[in-house]
Amino acid sequence: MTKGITRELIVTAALELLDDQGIDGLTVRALASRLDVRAPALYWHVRNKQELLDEMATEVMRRVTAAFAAVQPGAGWHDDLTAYARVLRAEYLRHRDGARVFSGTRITEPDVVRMKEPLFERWTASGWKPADADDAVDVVTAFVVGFVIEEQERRQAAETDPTRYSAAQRDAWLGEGASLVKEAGHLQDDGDQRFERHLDIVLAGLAARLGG
Amino acid sequence: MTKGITRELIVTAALELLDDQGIDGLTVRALASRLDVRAPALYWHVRNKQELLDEMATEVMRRVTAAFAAVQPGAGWHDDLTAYARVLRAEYLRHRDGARVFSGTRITEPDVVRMKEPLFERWTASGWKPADADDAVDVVTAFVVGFVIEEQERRQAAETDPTRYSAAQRDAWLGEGASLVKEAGHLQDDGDQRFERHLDIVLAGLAARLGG
DNA sequence: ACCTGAACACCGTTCAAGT
DNA sequence: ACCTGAACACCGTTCAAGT
Repeated sequence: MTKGITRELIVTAALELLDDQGIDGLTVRALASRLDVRAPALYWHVRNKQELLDEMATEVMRRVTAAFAAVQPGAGWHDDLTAYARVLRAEYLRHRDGARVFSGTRITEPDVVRMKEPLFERWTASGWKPADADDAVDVVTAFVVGFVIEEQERRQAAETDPTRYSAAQRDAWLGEGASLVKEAGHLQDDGDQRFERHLDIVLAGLAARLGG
Repeated sequence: MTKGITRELIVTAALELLDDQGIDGLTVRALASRLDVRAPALYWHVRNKQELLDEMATEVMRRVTAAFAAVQPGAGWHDDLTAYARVLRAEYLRHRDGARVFSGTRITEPDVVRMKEPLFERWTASGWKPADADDAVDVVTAFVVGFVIEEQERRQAAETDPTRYSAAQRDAWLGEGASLVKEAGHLQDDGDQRFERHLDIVLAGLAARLGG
């Protein structure tokens, strides 16, 4: 009962391995070793490494769905999309290079796509067309993906090369002039505040164009 | 004179190889073969493969800068950011997996960052603070990155598996119910129209929050 | 200064063979 | 049904040696 590996165990272990070792350390052999089997054993459960990556992405999206479902239903599309954006970012941030690795990968689970239905129902009831609802979700998703890719890259670069993102170092690197760019760089904040501010801009655009 | 390889020749050939063979085909040996040398020769010009990828990303961003500089200066931030978004998307689309491969990679060229200065000068002259200008560029960049990642993934999936994105196939895959999700899927357009519509939403948000 | 040949440690994947 | 041992073709990278 407790022995033998399953698809789910493999995917879970793969996500842990990604977080521990990074994308380059996510090798079939290392994953097998973590599961106490030899590499070829994995091929009984998974067609190839690409399928494993797809499964990992689907699992992450399942967690997004679950985390989102656990949130109180909001008063309208604005609340709903705010919660969705925060949950999506949080799940991406949970994994090393999460946004880059898991964005745009095909969802192998219909339920993850079907979760949009209750949202669409509520939003269309309050005046949006289905096409509007679709645009709204996709614009917010695109923004979150792009934001977190940049965010994780910056965070990672700060670890490997701490001087890189120090204000003084950046100014020197930029050379003479570019005073406004430097000033903006000094003011630039990181993390949640910045995310909320940028998300607010995107949602304001949805309100302006689709009504709300 | 005509013999011997240079950093620039390597980067150019690497971009071509990426487009021809995809990211998995972009190997040091294949690249060397394309340049008529053996693999170790590249290590005289480039520290390692990661540095090559950084150089490729920088080159793409240089082309974004150049293409953007060739555009007529707009009447204000709205025109400027529209042109920037279109140019960024166009350069990403030019390369296989361009958005995924080149987004979030560190820019090794100060000039590419310094190009923001004239924009910031004009925008602050019309009322934005430097921090606003920075937010605006970053929100638009995040949106474009996320949009094109999804766009290229969809395009690629459509090539390998044409049934995947057909309406009927998708409906069957989704199963019973989810009628609004299906309806939205049927209406969903691709490409430029969709990009312009979504970009318009983001810019409307900037206008609403930062003034315009 | 610039490039090659040979080698190293390591990949993803296949497959006959084991239980 | 599920896993292993051995093997294959291929990686990125190093380095002594060539010119």
